[in-house]
Amino acid sequence: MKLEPVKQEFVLHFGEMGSRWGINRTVGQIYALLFLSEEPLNAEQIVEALGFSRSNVSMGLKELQAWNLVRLQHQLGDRRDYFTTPDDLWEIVRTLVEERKKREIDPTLSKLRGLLIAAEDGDTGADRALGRMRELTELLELLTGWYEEMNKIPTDRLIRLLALGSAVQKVLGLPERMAGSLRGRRADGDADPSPPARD
Amino acid sequence: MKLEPVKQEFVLHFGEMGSRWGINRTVGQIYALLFLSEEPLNAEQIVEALGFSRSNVSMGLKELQAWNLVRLQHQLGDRRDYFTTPDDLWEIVRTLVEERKKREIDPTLSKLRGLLIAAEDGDTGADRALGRMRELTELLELLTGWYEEMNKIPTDRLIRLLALGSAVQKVLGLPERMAGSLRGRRADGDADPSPPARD
DNA sequence: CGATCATTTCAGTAATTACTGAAATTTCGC
DNA sequence: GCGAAATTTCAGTAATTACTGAAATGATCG
Repeated sequence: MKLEPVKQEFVLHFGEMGSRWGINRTVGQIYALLFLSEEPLNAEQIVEALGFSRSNVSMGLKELQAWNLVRLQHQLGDRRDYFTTPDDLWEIVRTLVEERKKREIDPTLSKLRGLLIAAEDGDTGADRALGRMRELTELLELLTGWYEEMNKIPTDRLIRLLALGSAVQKVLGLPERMAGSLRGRRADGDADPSPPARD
Repeated sequence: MKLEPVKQEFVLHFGEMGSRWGINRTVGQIYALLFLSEEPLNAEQIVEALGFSRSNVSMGLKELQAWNLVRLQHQLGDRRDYFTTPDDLWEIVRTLVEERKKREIDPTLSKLRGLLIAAEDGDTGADRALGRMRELTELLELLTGWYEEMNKIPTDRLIRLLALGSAVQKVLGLPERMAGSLRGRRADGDADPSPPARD
């Protein structure tokens, strides 16, 4: 790997973190390299920079494409594939969150819904396990509904909202149950998300 | 595994999902079992229910404890360790987020800060790689700062905020730059999180 | 303290996942 | 269509991670 030391450390760090992020070393390093790169890179350049086999790079790029984390483009008069990451970091964050949700939450939510429907014959809720599964489903629905709503907000507004932090609720004076009038449609129908919740 | 079919499916699902969540099958199944269980379970009971070796269960429980996802308690006149998950699902979510942040974000943020300090000798920001690293650092700081703020909000309020979804910004009329007066202290000092952001 | 029960450690092995090189496939100019 | 360049596939192997059983350690009671 013949990179400037700072770049190199960054790339290696992303490689090591890869496993915690649910990707592998190769993929992490490739992504980091593309992220820092001045201009788009082709597979051969990645091989040179990182020292992986050509086929490994190919697989890594495929995985990054499956994650939507990488853009494919072409240069005039050159038929090789060149890859970049989006310039806009917020776009990257959105993609990351979306894809992780898709892989880590959605399947569980489907499974839970399926199980609950299957189990809901003559069940009055006495059983703890079913109760917990119902609770979990509601919680996941609330969170994914919230996520979908937030995801509609354009980036500049989102940034300002984030910068507000917890001041949001102070400003809104949220202590009183002001729900009714505001509570927009939730993404997904049934179950009321707000539990008894006595103040 | 001698569990009711619904429980069993839930447990198996958590096992399979384990790898996507950065834990392994054993740990996922143990957690799911405890999550559904009427009363606390000891290691032997887990072995019986799931069919793993005693030592594997021991390791799994240790990992769950490292994640703070499991509580240890004792019964009178019984010296074995019994384990539960918290009754409050929101507590679980908070733990999960906290621990993932600790493992997946914090190390990268430290690394980035270190690299930037090391690199910032006579650098005027012309270099793309450093610029991107700076951008990424700011973004992570904004996100973690926001997270720390949100984490202070008590659960009942948090639930109401989540139910509001994107209505929050409509209510606040956020389009105008209203920052100054509201922007509470950020958790972490230096770097101003709001980038140029021209409308 | 010594016996018993509970938990942990750890070296060995099994299972999974990552990586490679060679061969196959695709792409595209001629 | 043919050949050269680029990419992908895949079977084999390397590396990593998960799991087990046996032995060691720790805890509690008499």
